[in-house]
Amino acid sequence: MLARLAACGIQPTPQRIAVAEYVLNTADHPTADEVWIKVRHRCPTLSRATVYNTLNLFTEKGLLRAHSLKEGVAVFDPHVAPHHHFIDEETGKVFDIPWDGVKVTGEKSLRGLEVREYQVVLRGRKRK
Amino acid sequence: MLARLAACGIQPTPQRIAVAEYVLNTADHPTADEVWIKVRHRCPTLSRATVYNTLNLFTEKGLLRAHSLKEGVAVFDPHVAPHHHFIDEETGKVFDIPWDGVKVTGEKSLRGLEVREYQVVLRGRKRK
DNA sequence: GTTCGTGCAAACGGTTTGCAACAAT
DNA sequence: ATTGTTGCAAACCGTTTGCACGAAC
Repeated sequence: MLARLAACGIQPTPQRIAVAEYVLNTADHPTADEVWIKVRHRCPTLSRATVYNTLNLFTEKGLLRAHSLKEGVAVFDPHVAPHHHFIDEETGKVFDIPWDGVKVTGEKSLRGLEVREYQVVLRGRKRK
Repeated sequence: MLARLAACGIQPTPQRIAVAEYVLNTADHPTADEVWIKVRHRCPTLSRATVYNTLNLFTEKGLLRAHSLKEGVAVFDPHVAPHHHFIDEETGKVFDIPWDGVKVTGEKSLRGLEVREYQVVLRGRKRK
């Protein structure tokens, strides 16, 4: 973990390490506040501002991606390779769909548009 | 326009008519504030609160759909039938992609997920 | 005169920022 | 000493809400 931060030119402070240990290893798609709540246990001095700063730093450095999948909040995802998302409409939870889980065709034929990236956003119900 | 509002059980006030005439006939995907700025010219007494109330009302009644395609703001789209979206990364502008513009396959084979709707969100550059 | 819609301003929730204290080099 | 990071609080921005006024039935 220290090595990963160092590789991105991120100075490893205790707060950043604590945030990294949670957010780089979760499939929860947490919001910034959820990160704060989760990590505060292990690092009681952690402030909200530092969480936001850290998440933005990680995003700039390519360790995370921020997605606007819910109204009004950003969710963070350590899964930075291309993939799709499923949102459970009952719980609001976000799930990753592997790139090969669905197939998109025809995006290269869109006239006048240079598509750099795309993703499918699916909504529905997750069966228990 | 009056007929459309009436058909949805919406009492046609001057403010609502002014908002409707713009937002139900645009391909701009405006934010609430952009609606306010655009419509204020024709209806100077229009307040921000009424714009938000009206857009939410129209959305409840199915005249509009709200999308979270940009960080932190909702954009409104009178195109309520299923379609996809392209976001110009330079300008932030949102463009509709017709449903048949790209094809998605395999979404019915996702185990454990009842997909109710989906859309492709594409990002890139629009050629001039 | 009750109901509904409006405008204003205040409140709200997520996020950013200014700043003083502090740690590390 | 300089540089960079933190915590706190205040500011900020998009949005919602409380409330009193006003229009329509």
